[in-house]
Amino acid sequence: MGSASPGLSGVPPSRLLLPPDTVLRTGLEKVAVGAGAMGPERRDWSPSPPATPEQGLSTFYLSYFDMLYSEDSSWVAKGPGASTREEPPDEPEQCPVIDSQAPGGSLDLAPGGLTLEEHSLEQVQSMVVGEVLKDIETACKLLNITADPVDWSPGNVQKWLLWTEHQYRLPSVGKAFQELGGKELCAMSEEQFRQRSPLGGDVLHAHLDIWKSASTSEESWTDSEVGSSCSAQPIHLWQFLKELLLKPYSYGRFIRWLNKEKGIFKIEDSAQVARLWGIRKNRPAMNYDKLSRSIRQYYKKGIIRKPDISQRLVYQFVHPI
DNA sequence: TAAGAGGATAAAA
DNA sequence: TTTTATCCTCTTA
Repeated sequence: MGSASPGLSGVPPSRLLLPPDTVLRTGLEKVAVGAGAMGPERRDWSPSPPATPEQGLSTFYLSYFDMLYSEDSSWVAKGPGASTREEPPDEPEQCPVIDSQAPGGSLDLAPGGLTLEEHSLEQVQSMVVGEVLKDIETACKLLNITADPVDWSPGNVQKWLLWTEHQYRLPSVGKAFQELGGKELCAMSEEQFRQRSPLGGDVLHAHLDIWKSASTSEESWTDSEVGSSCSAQPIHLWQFLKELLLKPYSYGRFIRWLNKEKGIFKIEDSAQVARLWGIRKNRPAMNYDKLSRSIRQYYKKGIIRKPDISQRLVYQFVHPI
């Protein structure tokens, strides 16, 4: 990754949807510590709310990427020529977050860098999706509300508004939405949000979009998708893991690629992955101990192995793709 | 304490 | 027969 694509780098961080000190960023901070160049008082961001949940989220996540890249590219993939103030002489082959920092230029930087860029984007996107989902989950617990805004009572809506206003330093708009339940709220257009709250309505609408999208993906990682619908045909564990990895929007919080090209992945939530596997195989007693034993059976078969630099919950497909 | 490694054996397909 | 599930002991971080 020598440089971000024009399309992405062209978007200045000031156009990010969220201010830097958002709860979403708290998740990102876990992986992008030190990317704090944006001052906490920065308020000149101009929201670009996603138009649709589908299109919106990806745009939104890519904006995150842009922010991270713009503010501190040291944690994103760097080309061999990229210089930083401090470069550890012996960087491990596998970065805990993104394994694109391969040593000695094993990171293939094609002149165009497109493949790598897409690769990095995919990784960042996968990671951010997971973090966003985690943060929404945290907010749900904190506020004692469901992840799906449609289910919110007017009281839940008020809680969410208060929390969002607080988190994102928006002007207080609670009264403007006082009588609304989640269903009504979700049915409102961005314009209607603006009418009720000229100052922060559009931002609120964008946040609500994220929640709506997140809950949509959340539905898919419940038992319905993983379970019975696909249980007709037998499936191998390695196939199942790849299935999950292919859907970062749905399962990125449980399992994600560290380096897709090398087939290195990390199980972020071992209990959940085991639970999903148990659902798929109709084995309610499945746990990570058993699942990991099955994974280890793949060692001899040359299907999965531990990466060269072994890390907890990190495995590698011997034959990626 | 959770994860990892691997042996042994049973069960399922 | 192959694959996975289950249970186990021991080691490692």
